[in-house]
Amino acid sequence: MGVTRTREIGFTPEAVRTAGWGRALAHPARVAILILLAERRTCVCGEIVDDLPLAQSTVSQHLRVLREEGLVRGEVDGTRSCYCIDADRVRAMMTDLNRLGASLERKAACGC
Amino acid sequence: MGVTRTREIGFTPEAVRTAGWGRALAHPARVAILILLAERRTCVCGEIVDDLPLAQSTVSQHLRVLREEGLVRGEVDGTRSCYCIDADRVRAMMTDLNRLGASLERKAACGC
DNA sequence: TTCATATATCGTATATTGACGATAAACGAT
DNA sequence: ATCGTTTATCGTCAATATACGATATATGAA
Repeated sequence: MGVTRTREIGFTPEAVRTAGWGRALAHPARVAILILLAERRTCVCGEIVDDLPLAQSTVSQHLRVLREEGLVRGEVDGTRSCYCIDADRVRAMMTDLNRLGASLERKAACGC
Repeated sequence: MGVTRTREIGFTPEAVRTAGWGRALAHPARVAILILLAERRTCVCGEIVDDLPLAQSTVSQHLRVLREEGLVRGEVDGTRSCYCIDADRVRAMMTDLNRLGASLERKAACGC
């Protein structure tokens, strides 16, 4: 974004990792996709497109972000693609986020 | 973003709200700021700038995003600004995120 | 009042994101 | 082999995000 790529340098690995989870969740479409994948239990593929107010290529882009951040795995199944939530990564995400939340809540007392 | 502003239309309020939390956490600098504010207990002001590899104006921008998403409150205190973590909003965030995580983990079984 | 300090905002440049249509690639069916 | 279907990727455009320096504003100190 800016002149130099400071986005990942000078920060702790925890902050960078947490920011990755944040990035994954930072768009309503991606949250909706995760919920949809979870609710259908089975790996819906193009059905996601039908449920979202977005073009197929846009949904594919959002799926790619979710894949990059590890929350979702995709497998080819014939002409279709089968997307699943990666439960391990979801747990890892919740561990990181809860750790952050806990330390923020614990010490949030403010004197001003 | 695209031609039309579909970012917040056609999605559930929960998805939009969760995406807001995601946006707040989507940059390592903002995560670092939150941790810093929590660890110092007191409201550090420009000290944040000294602890981050970013210019003062950039830190100010990140603080604004955190304010917009409600995680942080700022008060003027003389020439300084006093930023505090809003514990209530942090709790609200964690409630939303944990609700999401729970439903994802609970139903993450995948047949493919 | 004048000066120094602290911070928010402005202006600007660049990178990334998000959106779409079009196309490519892979597969199943005919 | 050809056609239709599904999905990923490409090309492109607009909007947003990120970064910085410069500047405006407000306050406290001298």
